[in-house]
Amino acid sequence: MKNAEIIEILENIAVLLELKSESFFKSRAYQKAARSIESLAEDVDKLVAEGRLQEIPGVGEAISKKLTELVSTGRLDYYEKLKAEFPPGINVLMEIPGIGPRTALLLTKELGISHLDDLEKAIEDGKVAALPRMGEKTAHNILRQIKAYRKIKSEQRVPLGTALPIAEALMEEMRSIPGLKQLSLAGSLRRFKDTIGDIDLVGTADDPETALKTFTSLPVIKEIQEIDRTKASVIIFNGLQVDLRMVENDSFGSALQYFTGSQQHNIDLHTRAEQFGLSLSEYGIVNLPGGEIEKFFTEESFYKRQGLHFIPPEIREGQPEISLAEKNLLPHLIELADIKGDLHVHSDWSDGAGSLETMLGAVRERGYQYIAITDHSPGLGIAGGLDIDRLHQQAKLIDELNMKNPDIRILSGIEVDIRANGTLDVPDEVLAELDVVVASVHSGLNQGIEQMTRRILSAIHNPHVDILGHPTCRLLGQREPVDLDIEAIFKAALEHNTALEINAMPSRLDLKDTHIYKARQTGVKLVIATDSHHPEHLKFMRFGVGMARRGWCEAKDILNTLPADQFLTALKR
DNA sequence: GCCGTTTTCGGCCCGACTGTTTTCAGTCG
Repeated sequence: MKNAEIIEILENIAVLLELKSESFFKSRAYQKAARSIESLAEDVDKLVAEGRLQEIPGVGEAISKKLTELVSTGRLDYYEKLKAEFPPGINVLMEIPGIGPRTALLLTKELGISHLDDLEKAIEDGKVAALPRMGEKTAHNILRQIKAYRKIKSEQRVPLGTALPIAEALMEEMRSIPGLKQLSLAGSLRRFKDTIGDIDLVGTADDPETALKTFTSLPVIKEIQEIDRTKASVIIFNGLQVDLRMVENDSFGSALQYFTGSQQHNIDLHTRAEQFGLSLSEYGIVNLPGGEIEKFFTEESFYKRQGLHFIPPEIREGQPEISLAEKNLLPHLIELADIKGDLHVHSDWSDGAGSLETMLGAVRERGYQYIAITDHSPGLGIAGGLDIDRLHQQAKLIDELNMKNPDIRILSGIEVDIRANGTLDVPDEVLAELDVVVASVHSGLNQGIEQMTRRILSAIHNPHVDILGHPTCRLLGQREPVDLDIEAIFKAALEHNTALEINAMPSRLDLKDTHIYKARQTGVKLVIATDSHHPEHLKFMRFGVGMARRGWCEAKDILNTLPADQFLTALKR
């Protein structure tokens, strides 16, 4: 059984326990176990076989017994019985923001609702507003959230951060296919789009047909949708579709270019080529009207034949990349190796999983020169937000660690909460003592565009706020970005020398690519930061760098490519 | 349900916000 399936069941149990009004801590224990498994490098299957389940933090006697049953029999009696106590569909209701266990129970018990369609109708009929402690506004908000939820679900796209590691693991497995020569990611995943529809792969092999057959028999493949001599479409364990195309080895470059896209980039490329009498295809270039096909093993040579410098996949989106490649004026895009420090990192002082020392060790492994510890402010109670005393204690410890670790500069910081009225929940004089202040919105996300913009502007105006964290608060596949006048934010950020964050957490990727592009054009300062809550999260930096590349950023556009001293000078203070 | 060289039982759980209410329940992070 895959870890992902186990995590889902543990999460479902947590929800059902909430519905049951069981001890809050019991539900939380299941959630905790799920989180632990999520950041596990090994398969739970393996840990069961080796009797090492209780080595997982948050997995004790009871959960370990349940996991053993689940893994060895494929079902869990406790879970099945729990599910049977509630109307089916109630967990779907709870996926709507604003509907928690109480409301879900109320809706099912009073109105017999177990489906979003029923709920929508009941709201339109005024039945929901008439329930105790509900009302017009609540009903209207739920309706709005249902529509947003439907929109997100209908897109059926998978976040980059989920798809890329899966694709990489799959490619690793594919290395064992006999006779396989070249293999590369293609499509939107290679272009680092924030969400992707499927995984596209392009390869070459001595015997493509046999290679395709071997591919479709890999254990991760659940279903074969289509297979012929040159390509296979399959569904893998988690429902994602993977398309593998086999091409002639000599044509690998043009094929990779063709299947990487984007569609608009290819249209622009083909249109331009026609003007020179060239006809492009995945097989190569036909120099009209001779009819002879030229083949290209690398993308570089394919572009070069057209008089173009190499165009990185991340910016093949039908912007002016082709005309700039012609004049050799493309930006030298930022690379992961340019990053010198991470600026948004939580520790176990608030809701992070690692101590300051642990996080420091993880940062050292990445070769960074500095790290800013930015734990939550008191407003985020559940996240263990730091009050002023604790913040001072932490700053003292940071001083000590800096003395002991001259190779890495630890910056004292905070992720201060921007309250609904735009004020910050830490006084200015305390913020002034810190090296780095990240300000972010965490609540009241349903405010209208004017209120939300005003709220964020007032944080940007604050002389102590260096960075605006996850500016639009979107959660990929879960929550739409807040309503925001982004142009006004860029303008104010520029005027007040406040940097905007490119949050690299795979569930966020916020700012998004088009915003980054625009921000860079405006001259707004940017940083890339991981929002790490675990030492493992530091590696998410590459997703943020990918977004920055999609936004045409060079190293000089990103503040945390600077060495520590220069970085601090570039900040507001 | 988990965890612990202060505890094997009693901790873990907090504050902001919204919408419904004239004092608070439900939700969220």
